[in-house]
Amino acid sequence: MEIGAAKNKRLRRKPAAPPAAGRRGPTPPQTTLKRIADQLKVSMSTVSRVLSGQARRYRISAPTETAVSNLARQFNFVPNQLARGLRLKKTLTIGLVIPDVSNPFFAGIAHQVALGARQHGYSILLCDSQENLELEAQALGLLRHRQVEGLVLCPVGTSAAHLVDLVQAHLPIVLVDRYFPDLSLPYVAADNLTGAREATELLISNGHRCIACLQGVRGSSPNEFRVRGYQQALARHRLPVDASLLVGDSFGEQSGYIETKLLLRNRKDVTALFAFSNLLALGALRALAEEHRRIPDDISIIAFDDQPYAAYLAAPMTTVSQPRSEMGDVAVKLLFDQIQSPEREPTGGILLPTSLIVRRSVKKIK
Amino acid sequence: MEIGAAKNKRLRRKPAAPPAAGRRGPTPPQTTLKRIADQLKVSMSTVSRVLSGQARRYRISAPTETAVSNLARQFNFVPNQLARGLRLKKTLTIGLVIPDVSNPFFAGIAHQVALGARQHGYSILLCDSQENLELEAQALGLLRHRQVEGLVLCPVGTSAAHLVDLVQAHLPIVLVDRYFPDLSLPYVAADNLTGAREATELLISNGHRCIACLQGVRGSSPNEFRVRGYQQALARHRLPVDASLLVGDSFGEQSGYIETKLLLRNRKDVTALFAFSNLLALGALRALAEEHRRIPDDISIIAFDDQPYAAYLAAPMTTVSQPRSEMGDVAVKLLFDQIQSPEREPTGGILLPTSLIVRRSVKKIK
DNA sequence: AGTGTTAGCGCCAACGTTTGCGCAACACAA
DNA sequence: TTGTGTTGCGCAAACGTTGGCGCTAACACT
Repeated sequence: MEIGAAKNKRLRRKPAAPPAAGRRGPTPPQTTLKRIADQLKVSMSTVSRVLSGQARRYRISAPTETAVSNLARQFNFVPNQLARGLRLKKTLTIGLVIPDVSNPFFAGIAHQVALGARQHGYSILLCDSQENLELEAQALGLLRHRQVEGLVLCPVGTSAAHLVDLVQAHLPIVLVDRYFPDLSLPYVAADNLTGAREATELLISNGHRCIACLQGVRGSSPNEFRVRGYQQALARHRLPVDASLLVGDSFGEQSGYIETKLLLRNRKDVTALFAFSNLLALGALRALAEEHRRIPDDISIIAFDDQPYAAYLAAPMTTVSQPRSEMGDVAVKLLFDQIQSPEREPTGGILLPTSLIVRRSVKKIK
Repeated sequence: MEIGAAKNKRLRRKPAAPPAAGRRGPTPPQTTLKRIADQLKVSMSTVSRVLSGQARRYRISAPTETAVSNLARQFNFVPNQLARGLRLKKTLTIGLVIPDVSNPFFAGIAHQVALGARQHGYSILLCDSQENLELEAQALGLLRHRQVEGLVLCPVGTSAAHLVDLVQAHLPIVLVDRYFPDLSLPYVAADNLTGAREATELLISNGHRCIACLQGVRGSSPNEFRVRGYQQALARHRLPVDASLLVGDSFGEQSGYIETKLLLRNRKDVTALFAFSNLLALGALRALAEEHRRIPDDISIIAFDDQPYAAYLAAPMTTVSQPRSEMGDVAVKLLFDQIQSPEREPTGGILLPTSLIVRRSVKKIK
């Protein structure tokens, strides 16, 4: 008896009318291969093959082909990529994890990654980790659930513990900007060391001896290399390295503001500021304005990461420009390299040159 | 206990070891419900129910539950969201289509949308339409294939033809920034009319009579409303409207540069510039610098869309600030409102107030 | 008439999950 | 013994696609 009931239930089928757009039904049932197939009295396979452009390969006759594609168009058929992905084990999706999309630096990278992905026919799942390690880890988990085929990650922190799962699962990954020297993951970053060294040397050659650094997050690779570059420059010129000139530990605007304020109060001997990010520079600008210090007369400044507006500032700012777009570009290349040939051992890292853009925020002193 | 025995038995037949990371196999087969179920001699249903936190509801015994969740952890089980989405007809994904992520304005919106989506447990598929209508249309198609449950769209153009399919399919949509007054789609935008009027009035009250507008793409709603605001202000003060003062037709930097150059050459009577976007302002700045015009002494300028650096420019720029984050925020709200109650007729549009930030790029004349 | 070839398509089993039913098995009261 | 609950779980059917395999005609050769 129950069996009979079940059977009936199973047999209950909809009369499958074409999705007449007349009524505003709750949800117009999706057009599927099956619906088209039934309508045309052919099999789903046939429909599938026509609609995936395989008609030729499977020798579907011209009449059938046109019939199918016409009906598909008429029904406004949209293949379900979930089903497709499930069957094919291919999602054509990559994950992009970024600390803050609204930061122009990361936005630039994101932009380029988006373009590159599209060119390869891939879509992007975007996650904003808000400079927060935990959110980043969550995002990575989420992306795995969603079967992304690859990952472009701008890690927020200094820890890579949450990455081991992923690399064990052989998920193609590319790190951008920040990376982990001890983890042999492919990465692309700016040549922070050279960039910072050149910037510092510019300062030194302009007579500056007491140069403060507005750091970003300590332990992160960009920060460490920039510090090292700074120190190398000092060393080359036999200048002492004063650890107390290395202040701050976030790339954010707040930090730039506060640390500059502090510096202005406590270290009257500082003649130049080296801001390790555009946000830090912005904070410094704010502090400087508040304290009525003029650039470059009262204090010189160089910032990492160029900005469009840098040239039109009250004191056009000398900056270390990073090739954002190229970074995004290379990241995509490295990623698809891995995706397309998974057997090959992933490449090492790539360092892209920075360029020092000299404007007028550095004063020659002495 | 029985479970343990079963396990042993099972293991003797098929030594399916946990995904030992010892070897670098071609692709470690994904851990699935089935694998766990087989190993434990229970059914997939049970595993599914435990792993989706439904153990209680289905009265799974405590031993079974812990056994399942332990093994899942051990195997590093990751549920396949494609399969899940297919079954549940729920992808927990929304699409975000943006003309250019690297534009700070859109980046700000994207950022906020990303946050909002995450809070609702949704992921974002990001598409960059590159200010190109065709790419935008492609992106929309793609997102449909991928069964997104909703769409946040910053349309590039003035045409909405490619949207009709989507609204017919009852796909929840929110338009941001640019919208189509004749299409009754929910949108959120800045109150461009008022913003532009206020800006223009500031100019007028400072004695300016010949004010040129650097327009964005004509026919787009922000542009049209800004023009209208500009004209309203002129009208209120009984000033003539000179159509030849409305130049350009792109929001890009190039356009700002070129049109400013032209203006400088052909219209010596212009005393003030009203740039309809930050990029346009940037272009104007470049042109002005090249021509050695000083702001505000030689020419005044106001720009739509505030920038962090605006305050520190050679001439701190007076701007019409748009509440980017709030726009993103509201967009998400409107979208999830639709997603969560599909029966309700979508809301109309929401206009967010702009604020005029007066700095020093406007000179009092006469 | 018998055999081979080819064109044109259908069958069916996946892919990994979820869930409505329903079935044993046991407990306990009557 | 029968009846009535409860506990704990399994069956199997979806969800929409795809592709290997194989089937049936029809036609072409001997």
